[in-house]
Amino acid sequence: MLEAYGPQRWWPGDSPFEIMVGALLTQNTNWRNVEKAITNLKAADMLSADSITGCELPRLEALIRPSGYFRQKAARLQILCRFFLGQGGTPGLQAAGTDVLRHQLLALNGIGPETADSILLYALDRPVFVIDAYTRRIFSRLGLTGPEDGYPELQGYFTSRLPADAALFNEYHALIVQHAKQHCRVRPDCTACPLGQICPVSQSC
DNA sequence: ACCCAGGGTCATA
DNA sequence: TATGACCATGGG
Repeated sequence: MLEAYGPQRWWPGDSPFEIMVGALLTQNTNWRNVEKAITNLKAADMLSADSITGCELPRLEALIRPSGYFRQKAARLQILCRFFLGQGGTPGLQAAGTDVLRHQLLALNGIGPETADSILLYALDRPVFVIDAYTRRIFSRLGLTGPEDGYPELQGYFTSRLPADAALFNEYHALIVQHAKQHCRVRPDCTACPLGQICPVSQSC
């Protein structure tokens, strides 16, 4: 995949805070829609923890509306930002231990395993492998993991086989997503698929 | 008109 | 503990 697609240089975002916001907004949502929401926040000069926590909910909802689930996400964004400020902002998070921080993030309403791990890996550069729906589908269809496997099992498949290297985990997960985005409905040339002749993304390929 | 998208939470049996 | 409902916009 690296040869086929090249380095991905994820996460798209200018700061750890922006990455954190993007990780929440992209839940079950096309990234294009998230870009619109982040553009709105930037244009309104609202992309900071202080302005988001201090914002009236209806206004915040309107700004992030294109990212979908906007009522849930507006409330969850404020929760995450309050936590962010309580931890001392980006420097505070960077100083925190990975395991403790993961538990704290998971305790927040609206932060599940993938969002927590995305923040840890892509915003804070921790060697945590992110599992998403693409990873689950692809590796299950390749027969490398079981369809029954939960998040911890999937994560263990990677972390038990790879060195705990944040740059490696970053690139690997980003390539999986890139591959999935290129799947056969978009580019029906399966002979060019770097994962093999039988497309591991689309069932009907 | 239908399907899906870089999930997560909550109510029910 | 295991499903199912719900959240909501935008592009293919």
